[in-house]
Amino acid sequence: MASTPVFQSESSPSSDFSSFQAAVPAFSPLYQQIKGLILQSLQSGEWKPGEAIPSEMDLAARYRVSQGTVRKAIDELSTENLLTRRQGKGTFVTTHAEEQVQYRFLKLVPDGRDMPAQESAQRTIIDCKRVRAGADVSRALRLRSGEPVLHVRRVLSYAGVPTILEDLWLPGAPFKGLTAERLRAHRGAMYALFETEFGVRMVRADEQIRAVHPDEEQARWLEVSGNTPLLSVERIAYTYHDVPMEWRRGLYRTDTRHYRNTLS
Amino acid sequence: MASTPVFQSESSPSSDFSSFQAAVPAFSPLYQQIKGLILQSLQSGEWKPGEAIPSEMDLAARYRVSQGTVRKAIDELSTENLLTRRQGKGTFVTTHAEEQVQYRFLKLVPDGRDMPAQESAQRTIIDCKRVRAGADVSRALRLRSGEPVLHVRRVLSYAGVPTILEDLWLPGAPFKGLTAERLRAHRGAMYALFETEFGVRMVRADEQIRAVHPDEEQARWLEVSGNTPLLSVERIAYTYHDVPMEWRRGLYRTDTRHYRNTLS
DNA sequence: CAGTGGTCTAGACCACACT
DNA sequence: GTGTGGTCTAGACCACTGC
Repeated sequence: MASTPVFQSESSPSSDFSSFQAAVPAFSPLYQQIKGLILQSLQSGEWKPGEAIPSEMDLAARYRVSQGTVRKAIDELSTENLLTRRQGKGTFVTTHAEEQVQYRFLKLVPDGRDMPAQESAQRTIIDCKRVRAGADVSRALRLRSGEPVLHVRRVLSYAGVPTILEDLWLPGAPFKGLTAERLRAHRGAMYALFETEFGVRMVRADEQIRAVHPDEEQARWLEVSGNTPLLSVERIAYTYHDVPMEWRRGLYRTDTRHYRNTLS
Repeated sequence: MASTPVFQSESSPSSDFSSFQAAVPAFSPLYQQIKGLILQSLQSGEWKPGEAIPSEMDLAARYRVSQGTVRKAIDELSTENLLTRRQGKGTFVTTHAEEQVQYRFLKLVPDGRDMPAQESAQRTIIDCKRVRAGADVSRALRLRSGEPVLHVRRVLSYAGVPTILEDLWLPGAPFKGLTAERLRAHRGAMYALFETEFGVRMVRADEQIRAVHPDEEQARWLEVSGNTPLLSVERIAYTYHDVPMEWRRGLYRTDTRHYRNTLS
């Protein structure tokens, strides 16, 4: 029972130069602090993906705040998809396994229907080898150039049609021991394997999308001509605290599918 | 002072066949009802884009609920970008005019820098004419095939480089009187003009993205070869209550820019 | 200074899931 | 029934804005 003291900011001594200071908030609501403490417990693995966290009342007692304050903290973590509330059951750590959609971050959907049962993809691991980080990889993963990374290449096919060719790079240290065999043996999403086998939870990702032509080898894997326009989807996936843990480049065929996005 | 009665669901009489009934919620929280009432006032134009709505206390009195309930309703409308809260000032109807980013729904950003000051685009209205809705347009806008719609074509250029070619279709009735001249005369985002001149607020949009080659005419406007891969971005923009009010197809050059998206 | 949204509390009650 | 999250209330106080 970690009785964690929570600090409420006292009156902040303001200097005569206050108008010159950077616009530093210098005020953190209680629920934000609670949110930070919950985040710590998530990161430390005290509560694991798929598990329930303590009830709101328990957390309120633990942090010595009211239930409403805990609630607001959980609310934000819930809208950020770090936690999942289930009425009557509890609040759970969001996981990439046991998910309704098999690939939470994959936005390529079949043309026509709106959001149907996604037919499952056949996965083919082409390669998984240790390499040294090049310029772009090291920049994306915030490593030094030349540090060891894992490079995975795979193809996703739908109904026998190769549709997605993905190259992905992972920092070597957290993913020590990852091999093509383990990737092939695993059923389910790759991010689920990262969670269970390596304790790495992908929490957020940024994507950059362009239209490109494939090179010769890419064209072979996707069984298209070198003149076929394809989506290039570059993704940096982050774990807690915005630490990048994967750099990925996908080539998507969009002859029978499209990348779907909602703006608001 | 519209004293609006708010209904709290009484005990719902359950039938012996309840297990066979569709999973109808049959329970609407108070704050959801308040949210609906606020939405009505927004739609009816009682509060116009950019204006402040009544304070939380005033709304609480008007709807005869507590401030906290109004707050929760506004919270949701705020996360949906229909309202914008400004501490100390009030809650305002979100508008496409007077916005920090000139184009709220445009996700094409320059390569390299992360989120810099977006240099402004030069807009060239190519055409604006009345046509009859074809199959795809009528489906997207939920009109009957052959109904009159407006077709606008324009080019956006950055630093003199034509980068985006857009075709957009608008339902004829709400946009009666829209001409190329009015489009050309207007400074600022097109959606801002739609708000001020036609009372149509775009609230949400869905996009479908593919990689394509341009046809000859498109290639000329974008000053690229017919063999250049381009992003095709089809968008349906909705006003209140998910009513579609625009169908748009953009062709994006992605040689120095990319479509950016965040997943979570 | 008054008025606004933002935070925090405490307590009551409701809807849902499991047992 | 018990325990969970979900709703609703009432009141206090804090932070920000503008007069």
